[in-house]
Amino acid sequence: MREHVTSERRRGTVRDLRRDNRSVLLWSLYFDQPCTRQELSQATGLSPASVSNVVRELIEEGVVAEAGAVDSDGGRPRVLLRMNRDYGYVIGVDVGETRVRVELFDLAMNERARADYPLDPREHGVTTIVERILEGLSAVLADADVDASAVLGVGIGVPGVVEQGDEVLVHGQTYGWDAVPLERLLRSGTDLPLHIDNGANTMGRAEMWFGAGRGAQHAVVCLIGSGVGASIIAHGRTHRGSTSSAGEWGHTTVVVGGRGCRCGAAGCLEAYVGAEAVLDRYGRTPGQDEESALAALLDAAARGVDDATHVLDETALYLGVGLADLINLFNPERIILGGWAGLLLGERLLPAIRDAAQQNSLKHAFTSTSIELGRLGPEAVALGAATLPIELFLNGAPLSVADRRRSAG
Amino acid sequence: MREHVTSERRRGTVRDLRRDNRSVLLWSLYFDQPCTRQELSQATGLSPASVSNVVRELIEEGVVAEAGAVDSDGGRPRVLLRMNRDYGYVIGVDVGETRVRVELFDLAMNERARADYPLDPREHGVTTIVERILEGLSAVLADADVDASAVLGVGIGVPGVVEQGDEVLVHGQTYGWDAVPLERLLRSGTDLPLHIDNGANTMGRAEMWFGAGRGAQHAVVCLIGSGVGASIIAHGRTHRGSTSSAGEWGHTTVVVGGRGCRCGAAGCLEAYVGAEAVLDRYGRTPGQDEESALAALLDAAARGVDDATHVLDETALYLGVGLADLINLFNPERIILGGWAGLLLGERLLPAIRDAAQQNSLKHAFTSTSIELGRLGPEAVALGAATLPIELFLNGAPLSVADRRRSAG
DNA sequence: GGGCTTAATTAATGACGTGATTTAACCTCG
DNA sequence: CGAGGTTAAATCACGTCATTAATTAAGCCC
Repeated sequence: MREHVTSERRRGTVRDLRRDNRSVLLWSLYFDQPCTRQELSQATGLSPASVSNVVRELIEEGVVAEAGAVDSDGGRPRVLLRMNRDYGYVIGVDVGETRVRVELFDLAMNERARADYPLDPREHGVTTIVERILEGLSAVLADADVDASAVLGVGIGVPGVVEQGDEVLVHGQTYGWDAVPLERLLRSGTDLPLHIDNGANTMGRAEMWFGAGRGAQHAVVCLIGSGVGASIIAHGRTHRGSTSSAGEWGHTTVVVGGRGCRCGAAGCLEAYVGAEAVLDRYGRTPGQDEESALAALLDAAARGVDDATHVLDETALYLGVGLADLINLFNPERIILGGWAGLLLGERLLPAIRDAAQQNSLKHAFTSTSIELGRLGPEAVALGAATLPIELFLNGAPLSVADRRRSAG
Repeated sequence: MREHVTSERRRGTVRDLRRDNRSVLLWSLYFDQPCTRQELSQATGLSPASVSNVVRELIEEGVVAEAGAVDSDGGRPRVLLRMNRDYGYVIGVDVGETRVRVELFDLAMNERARADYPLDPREHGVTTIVERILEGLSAVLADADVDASAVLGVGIGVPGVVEQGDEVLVHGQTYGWDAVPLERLLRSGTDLPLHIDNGANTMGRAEMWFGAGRGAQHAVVCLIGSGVGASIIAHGRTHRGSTSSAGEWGHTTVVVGGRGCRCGAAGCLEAYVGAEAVLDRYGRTPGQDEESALAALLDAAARGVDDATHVLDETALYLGVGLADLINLFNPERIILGGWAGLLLGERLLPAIRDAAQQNSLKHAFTSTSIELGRLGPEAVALGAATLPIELFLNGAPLSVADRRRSAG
């Protein structure tokens, strides 16, 4: 049943129509730069006249700029259009388990400045994190010599469930955060528009916008690190569910009554294919540097060590089963395997994983799914977070307070 | 990334705007009859003037009718509006494993005629089914004395994956159908608009529109019969995935290397909680009347027979695990348990199932999910199928060929 | 440099939603 | 029973928008 509520609905006036048209035009241009008015007309279905009008407006605003022309063979040459990279900036924040990273991008997602703050593993207190983020915001703005009023927004990827609502709450299992009002806490130190989301989701966004997910409408981005998560994209949009906690693929059960998981349940996928679990099954004690330990395991298997091979074979099986579940339930056109451990494992095990997925999924759905590795690496959490304000901007969100100040001045 | 393609997009003209507004108004009215213009104005966010205009149009077309007025205490009384039930009719078809049922409804979903055709289990040939359906269409039209030109469309629920596309193809594992062009075959015998979908999905639609799912935006309708399926509803719309085969919950793996499933894989949920599997685990040979066999099992457990209790306890566990997976992945606000076996089992096991689901899902997501029994019974497949043309109608789809003929005459 | 070709803009038109205004419908109270 | 009051709904005037058709711009070619 279609939502026939007014809440999320943009009212049906002729002005909203314009905003929508402007928006589809911007989206089209953003992902297909540079391009001509004609191409935009074709891509959006708008008449050339309307494209002209909207583009003129956008140029006047400084959002779009002309950029040369294509050669013609006997006619007025088409003028190329592109986004004005410096119309505004966005900031992406990656709150990870070992560091806080703040990056400033222009509209074309070129990195303009970066600030890193390593975190003492024992020091995941909310205040510390908030301080680091605020510090990072000032730092990147100063570094790139960008005024705060030119920032469209700040996207923040955090580990844990992010409950969107009147007040954004973060439930971070890893940090022991319980209903932390992160937005409100940050609000004391900045006026910038804030967008907070799960790090797995922002990572997924990055792959969808710029990585292995480009062009897909239905996809699942699987993230395997120490733990396991996923970002589900349906109809091109992140599926968040009713309380924004969808995508907890890692705690899907693959063996009823199986290995214990840190979530308290048994037989979770994470208890088999998360890096911590893989190493545990290999007999390694936790707490070390998981990244090199996993590399060592892969190395051992490459050298033919039986134990290692066995663990990896099993890992491929469980992972394949987990992917098969996604295929059966969602019928995505693409599955992207990412996260530092996912990339490491996938590089070696992808064929075996694909096999296992095929064995455990229905033919029709499997055939129409491709399983690929992510292209961006785990660095992309901040990049993906920064796409949050970009999305709002392309959708024609009203300018931020800071922006209004600027356009008034 | 948002779809910025023109294909699915309704062009951005001012006329499309009107169609959209008309559509939200119709949806609002359809699910809240009777109601006044003022209420519609509030519900849709449209100005009273626009509501007046659109409603006048709808009344002129005969889609909507005035129906009395509410009492007033000193002012012009508000006029009540309702859909004109007899503006048009829809037909729902349930192609089941044991029968073909064809039902004709008016716009308010009152049944006006019905035709049943039992199927010889050995006779699931495509031609037979097509014949029965076509026969049924004529029969219900004759019975209800309705002219074909007044039929908005026919929805057909079939068991198996339905691949939407230029040519609708049905892959029916149960029937041994492989890429059957059902629509084309039916086309030889009727001009009515046809909408073919998986029976689980149509059943799910029925629950969402008129049953336990009313009002929910994110839900999963689980169907347990001999086999197991599900219909996933995200943002109020059935999630079909990239090739329309989403929702195959039954072949999700709950035990790697577990019981063999008829799909060829091992450890599928269906191999534990489908009626056939439950009976098998209870030591009953297949092929009998599963419905009474399952009832007998429940009866035995009620009398305290250990074997029976044990099988049911296990069933609740596996089912709960299966539901927990859905909760973790989708974070739905509601899960609805249906299908003949689901209802039978659920009636007795719901508390145990809820328990198991809680044990195996993350707290945040579980807390915001309610697990309920379906309200409509397995009879609702045809009803749900009939909502397919209703949806198109409410969305303002152009009139069918037959309708155009009518409105021209 | 005239004629041709194609791109982009402008003008004319029609449709729409909205707020303001008017008409309609009903009540209450004298 | 009719005037005044009250609320609903229809109508009007206006501004906005996208579209088509016509016009202008900007380059090619011989």
